[in-house]
Amino acid sequence: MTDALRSDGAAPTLEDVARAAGVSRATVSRVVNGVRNVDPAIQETVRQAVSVTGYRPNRAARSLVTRRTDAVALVVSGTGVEPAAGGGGEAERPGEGDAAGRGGEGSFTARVFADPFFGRVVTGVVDYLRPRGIHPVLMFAEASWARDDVVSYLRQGSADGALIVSTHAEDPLPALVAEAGLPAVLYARPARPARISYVDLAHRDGARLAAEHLLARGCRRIATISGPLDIPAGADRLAGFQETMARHGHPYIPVAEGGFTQESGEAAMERLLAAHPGLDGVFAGNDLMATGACHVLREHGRRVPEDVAVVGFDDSGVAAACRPPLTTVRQPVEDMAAEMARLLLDRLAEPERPATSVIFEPTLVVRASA
Amino acid sequence: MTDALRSDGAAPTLEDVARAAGVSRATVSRVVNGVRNVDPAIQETVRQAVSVTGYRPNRAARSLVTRRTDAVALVVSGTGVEPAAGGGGEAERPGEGDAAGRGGEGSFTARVFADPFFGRVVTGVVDYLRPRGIHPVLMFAEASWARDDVVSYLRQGSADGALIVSTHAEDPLPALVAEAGLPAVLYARPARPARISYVDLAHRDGARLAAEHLLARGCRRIATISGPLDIPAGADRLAGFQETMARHGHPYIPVAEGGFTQESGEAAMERLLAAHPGLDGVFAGNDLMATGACHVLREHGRRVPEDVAVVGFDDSGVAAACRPPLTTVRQPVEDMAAEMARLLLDRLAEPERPATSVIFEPTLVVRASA
DNA sequence: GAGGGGCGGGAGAGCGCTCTCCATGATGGG
DNA sequence: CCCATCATGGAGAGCGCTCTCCCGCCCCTC
Repeated sequence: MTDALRSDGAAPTLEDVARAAGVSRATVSRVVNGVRNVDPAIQETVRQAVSVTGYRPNRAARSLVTRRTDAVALVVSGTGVEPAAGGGGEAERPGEGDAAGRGGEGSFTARVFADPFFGRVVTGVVDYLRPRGIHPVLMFAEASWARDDVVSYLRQGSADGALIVSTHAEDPLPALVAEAGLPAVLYARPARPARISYVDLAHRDGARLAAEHLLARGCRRIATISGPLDIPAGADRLAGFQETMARHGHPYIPVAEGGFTQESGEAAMERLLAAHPGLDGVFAGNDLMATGACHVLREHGRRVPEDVAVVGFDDSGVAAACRPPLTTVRQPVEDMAAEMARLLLDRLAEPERPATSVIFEPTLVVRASA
Repeated sequence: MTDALRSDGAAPTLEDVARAAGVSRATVSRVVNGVRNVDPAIQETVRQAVSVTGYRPNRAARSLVTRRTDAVALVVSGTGVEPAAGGGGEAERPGEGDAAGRGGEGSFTARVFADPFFGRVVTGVVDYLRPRGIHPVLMFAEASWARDDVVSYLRQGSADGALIVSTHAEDPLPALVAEAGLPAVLYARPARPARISYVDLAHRDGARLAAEHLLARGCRRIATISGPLDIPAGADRLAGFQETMARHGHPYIPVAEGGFTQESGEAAMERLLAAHPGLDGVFAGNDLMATGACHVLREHGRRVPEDVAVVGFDDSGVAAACRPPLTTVRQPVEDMAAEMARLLLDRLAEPERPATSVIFEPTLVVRASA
């Protein structure tokens, strides 16, 4: 009962079902899409015919007339994973030949997934979209040609809209998409205000939580490992931390800039320790760097949290998994990603709806490291 | 020059470009697709018209006639992430209401991405597909309804084929897809042979490498933390390990079954240590469990590798990141995923091509833990 | 019992593209 | 110089679906 009954091997079409049910194409379409009233008896006949023929509506044909694809692009733009060192970015090229692709070690995509953050975004998005019958198409936009791909893809009508995870402040994609009037929602506030919805985290508040916790714990010689300062999340967390520390009488805080990776956290911790061997508290801009910091501290004979307290940021999987489990500022990534998807779907349903933003509040998750 | 020149706001069509260039639709199509000879002068005129109008071919319309979407489904099927405990699986339901989605903590997708493995698969696939203009659509098939979704999606012609990461032996998806004659390639050998290509790793060889390394290092009281035994990768690695150990005079090896997660690795290590306090070597079925084992060993006062040597499997990101860095058996996931994509594209190009399989050889990566 | 409204089904016009077929003009060989 | 051959552009038929009309019928009301 799953096989097509057509003489040729082709997939059954509406026409075939209509013939089998003895009704018109329009009626079958109405039954399949559950639109308008159709006589229950006929409905039943049609459903029978559908299952007998094994009919599946052809998505391209449907999209052609409805102008809907029920697909959204899930775009990772800019990196936020690599050290800020590079600055310019835009390194990669199209990579056409057979030599390209393969061994992703250093590729943009590899770096993206090295951070548990993106997995969480995907999880949140997929979990929201799936029950609604929308499929995510994965795209990456780390360079100019890739951004053009994304815009083309959207303008071709291959997807109804885009969910863009854009971390770098100078990322041109949000502006490109906004100008083209394409439906999109960002993760993280765009550098320049644009007519585009976004979700974001109150990074400063999160950093405040970390600072207050460290202070309340009795730490007095506190340093911080910041994320890349060209990434708003990195800069904001640092600013929020400094602000709060200053308000509590610590106007100067040693800072080492990291790149949101564990290795960069290790390197930053080394630098901090060399310059300030007596520190007793560290706030890291994310959990990966906090983990690196813990490793280095332990290697230098410091116990965490007894000698040095460490607070991370994100509450990603590694936070609970590492030893000691990390006290960290939780960023509800899955919820934020789901909200991003919700905003996009709302926008798709009502194109005239004005752009909005939703800012999530971080919370402190106290574990063993501080 | 990016804006449409149509009076209405609609996107420019072939027709518009044809009119602008003073040629027929067919000619524009030929130029756009680079098919057949077209007078260079006319070609130029057409290109001008294309850029003036900002024309983008409508993908749905094109797909409708070519029967190609230039999209492939990237499917994660069954889990392989959760403990084997459950057995049956099939837990989740459709989750329709607004309550569903959200806070992915325990969702299938969340568990999938908790393992760095899937990020590597995505990386390999994307890096191969991207330069070829193919887009991956992310899908999950952890339950019956979700598998039907996948099959429907493919039969609707929404994607040209599927790349299926299927870990569980009893996963019905490979068979479903094979029966339906849908183009697909698997990651991991299907439980029942089917007319379907796949890539896999020589798990037993990898386990042999681990065993020999441990033995060569002088370990004599060796235990192993296996992956879930209902997952071929888990069972094969265990079998390969036991085989090699037996061949070297160790017919009995303590085994604790884990679930490929760090926590399960910790629990397994606790059990092993309780039963065999004197052990001096551990082979874990993957890096996550190896990491968990290291933590537990350290908590029990054992130094790694001085007191107990630990070998992992996979060489995922965590292997290099944890302390001590893990000696592990490398599974070239990115290469394997890329190969999977290559096989699918080959099959798409030549539908009659017989199913093939490619088995990759693991290698030992020696770091500090053993 | 007649008229009007509403409900339910059918016909058919596209959606934007590709591709086959045909027409036309140029080319070349006998 | 004529005709077969080739090269190149145009016309038009769909691909499978949705959706707007339109029409017929039933029921309700006066």
